[in-house]
Formats: sequence, structure tokens, C-alpha cells
Amino acid sequence: MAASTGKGPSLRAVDPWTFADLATANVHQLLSEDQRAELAAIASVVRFKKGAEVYHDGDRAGAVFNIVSGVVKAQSTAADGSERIAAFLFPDDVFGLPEDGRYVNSVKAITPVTAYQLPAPALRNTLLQDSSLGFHIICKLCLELRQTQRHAFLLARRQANARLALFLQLLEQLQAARGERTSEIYLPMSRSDIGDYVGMSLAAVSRGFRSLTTGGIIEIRNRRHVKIADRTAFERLAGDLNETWTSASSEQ
Amino acid sequence: MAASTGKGPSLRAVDPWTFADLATANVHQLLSEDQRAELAAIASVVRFKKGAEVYHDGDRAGAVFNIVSGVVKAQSTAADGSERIAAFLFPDDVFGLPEDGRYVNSVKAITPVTAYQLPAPALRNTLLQDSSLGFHIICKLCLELRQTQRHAFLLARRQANARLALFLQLLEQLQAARGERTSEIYLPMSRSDIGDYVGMSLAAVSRGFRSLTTGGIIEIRNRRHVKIADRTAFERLAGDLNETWTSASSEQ
DNA sequence: CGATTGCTTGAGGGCTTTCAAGACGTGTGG
DNA sequence: CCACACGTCTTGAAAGCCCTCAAGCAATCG
Repeated sequence: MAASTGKGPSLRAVDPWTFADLATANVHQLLSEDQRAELAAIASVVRFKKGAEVYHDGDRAGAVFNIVSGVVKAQSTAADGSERIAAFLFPDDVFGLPEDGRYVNSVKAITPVTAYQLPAPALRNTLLQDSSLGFHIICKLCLELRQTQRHAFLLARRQANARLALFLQLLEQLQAARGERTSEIYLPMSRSDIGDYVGMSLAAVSRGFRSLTTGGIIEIRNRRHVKIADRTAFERLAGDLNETWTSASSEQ
Repeated sequence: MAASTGKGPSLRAVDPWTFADLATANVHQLLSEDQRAELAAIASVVRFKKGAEVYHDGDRAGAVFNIVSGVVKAQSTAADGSERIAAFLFPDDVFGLPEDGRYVNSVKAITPVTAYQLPAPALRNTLLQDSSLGFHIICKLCLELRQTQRHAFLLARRQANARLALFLQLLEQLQAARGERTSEIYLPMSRSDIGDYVGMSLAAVSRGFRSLTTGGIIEIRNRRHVKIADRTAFERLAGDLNETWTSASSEQ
């Protein structure tokens, strides 16, 4: 899971005010070598086994994390005891931003994970000193905000198949943004996790995949690898055709 | 709609790393007088009539807005032509953050609106010069990110009544954060807008309100004013009882 | 190789959507 | 000031979709 070439914390995003030439570098390393070194000075590397909990909802927030490799899920428990997944986080993503000094989700590793741990007080100081760094963090936060809005957009869909297609599209775009091959979509998370993210039951997810398969829209090589068989039908289902331009939308 | 005492753009949020004493100032003005003046120097005041469009999805993004008074909705059109509302924005909120130099939602005024308009290039420069300002913007973005996650959390609920209750709770908390009275919840938006936000049909919203009323949970004074009649049942429905602590959650 | 976990599939029931018609409020013009 | 007209909201009935419960099947791990 290639994260970055250099050493030190890494953010992948774009300056949202720049009108990006869609053909060129879409999403790239935001931080300079100096900034990464600056952050590396206050960071430590931590590792988690698959299934391990990084922190728990309500814990005192001592640090922000920046993923080097692996995937985590940010989940919270609903009133009825069911789990809801707020986000999947991938290499170069940031998580652990607190509310009132406490974490507001439980975060668990769904693959083995390596991450930088940035103590909050030191990070705060660094942010207050380096205005350019703050600006880049803003860019990254804008990207995560958009990602979350896309999630909300997905959840607002009524048709289960459309939610699944949108989810697959999301993963594919993230994969592309990370520079990985997109001939196949890799699903590191379980069916159950997918259900908790797209707001359907485990059974419905299973049925949904089956429905997309028999409809000729996707092909399932195994439980972790899916391929888009009919791109046109796929994007029609995900709802791209009616959008003004190519990429999907959501933001405020 | 009281926004702020001083003059110039205004952000209302908290430094998320601070462990706030829940009794004291929870959400307050982030910017210093100097910073507000600094921003005011590059800002202009704009007004919109009820129903007017501030900008359209896909427009070239030239400016960021900061609401002084009034309420706007950020909506986008789904593939099937139905509208989805990503967020309602209130005084002291910020909107107009672009993606690839373009806006990614249409924003419309649902009441008469007054706002500061901050041209993007000037704002960008200001952000790059004032690291403390950048830090405060980060705080505000964290808050909006949490808000969006809360929206996603709401949308993931299966029971329509629970989604409505959560929506009312959201509005109530925003109202409290703005320092307004919370004996009644004010709904500036139409039933149709509510449906577009909580992910249900207009008819279902109507039925939902009716159901909550006959269940003794809320009282409807008129279409824009609702009161919580049974706080316990209300919070049980919204799902607070099972949370570890008092306030609801969402973040990553 | 056995056991545990994760996934698939079936049948029945509940909830929301859709379609449609009627009531309410509001704003405008007479 | 009242009447009308339009948009907003409410309410009804039928249909469709997904959830729940439950059992059987794969796959992974020790």
C-alpha cells in the first residue's frame, strides 16, 4: 500500500481553489519535505494488528493520527446497539480530530495498520507557527468534508442497489486517487462493515451484490475483489449520467 | 438573528483540542477583532431575497461566504431529478468551499440573507500570512465536518420518526449554540426541504410530525414552530440514552 | 481437520414510497 | 377588507422494498 516516497507524515489532497486540469496530477502530496520533517519531529510511528482498536469513543483525545499503510474504520454505536461506520480511512488520511478534547468515534484497524501519531499539543503549536502548513491542513479537511458529504449523499439514496454502486464507485475513486490499479476494486472490509457504512443489513448487502452480479453490472472474483462489468449501467445506477460533469458531487 | 457584536466576518466554533467545561462558553467567537478587521478589508456585504440562488452547482468558485443573518440550504440534484439537501447554513457559518475551483452544490436562501463575500484569492493570501487565522479556520472546518457526519448518522437511521427527532434535536442544538431561546424549535425551511434533508418523501415528513404529535412527543404551534412535549421520549427516540455521555456524537 | 466466523439464501412482515385528492394558508388584486 | 388563486401541506389506499428471523453454506484459523 504505497503511501509516499519521502519520510514523515503525508497528506494527499488538492488546493480546492486551484482549477485542476483533470488530466494532470489530481491529488498529490501537499507537504514540502521541510514540513514533513517538521511533523516527523513531533510524530512517532505506531502499529496495529488487524482488528485492534486505535481508540474508543469518548476517550481523552491525546493525538491525531496519519495513516502510512492499512485501512481503519471509524464507527459509533447507535442507540439500539447497532454499529454505524462514519468513514473508512486509507493511507495519507488523517483521523483523531477531537470534540471538546475527546474522540467522538471508535477507530479500529481492518487490516494491519502503520500510522504516525501526532501529539495534540505539539501539533497545535506547529500549526500556530507555520501558516503554510495550516493552509495545507485546511485543504485536507476540505477534502474529508467533501468525502463525508458524499457519504451522506449515498445514504440518502433509497434504492439499495444504488447505494452499493455508489459505494463501489467511492472505493474506486479513492483507489485511483492513491494511484493504484482500478481494473478491480479491492474491498478490505467485511460485508458487515459495508452494511454498517451504507446503512443496510448484512443480508441486504449480500443480496445487493448478488443482484448486481446477475444483472451483469459487476463480477465478483472473490469476497475482496470486484470488477465493473458494465460501466454504463454501473454509472447510470450510481447516478452520474445526470450530473453536469464527470465527477460526482457534494460539498457546501 | 443575532450574529455577533463586533463588525466583520465571524466564526463560531471551539478549539476542538480544548476540553471545554460544558457549563461555560461552549461555542464562541473564534476570531480576534484584528482578524475580523483583516477579513473585513477583503470582504464585501451581499444580500439575497428569500428563494434567491447564491450560486449554482458547477459555477466557477470565486468567493467564500460567511453568513451574517438568515438561513441558506446547500442542495444538489440527484440522478432521478430529486433534490437532496446537504446542509442548512446559519449565521456565522461558512460556505462556498470549492472543489477543483468550482462549487459543488447549489446554494439558495430560504429566508432573507445577509452575508460577507470573501474573494478566494485574497482569502488564500490572508490564510497563508496569518497562521493563527488558519488555525481558527481549521477549528471551524472541524465543526462543519462533525455536523456533516451527524447528518450522515441521521440518514443512516432506518425509522423515519427517529430521523425526524434527530433532525429536530440538531436544530435545537444549533439554536442553543447561537444563544437563542430553546423553549421552541424554529423551522425556517419547508416540509419539502426537511424531506430532502432527512431523506424521506414530503408525505412521510408530514406523517412523521403527525405521529410524533399524537404520540405526545412534540407539540406543533404552527408550521414553523415546534415544542418538545416529552423530553424523555424525545431523547430516547433520537437515541441519546444509550450514548456514553450527554451530547450526541460523530466525527472521525 | 475441526471449529468458529463470515457469508449466502429463504419466507414473512412492517414501513415508506407513490399516486392522488382534498384542506389549509398565504399573498395578491379587486 | 374580502375574494380568489396558488402553493404548501395533510391524508388516504395500494404497492414495493428492505428488514428481521432463521437456517444452511463457504472460508479461514488454529
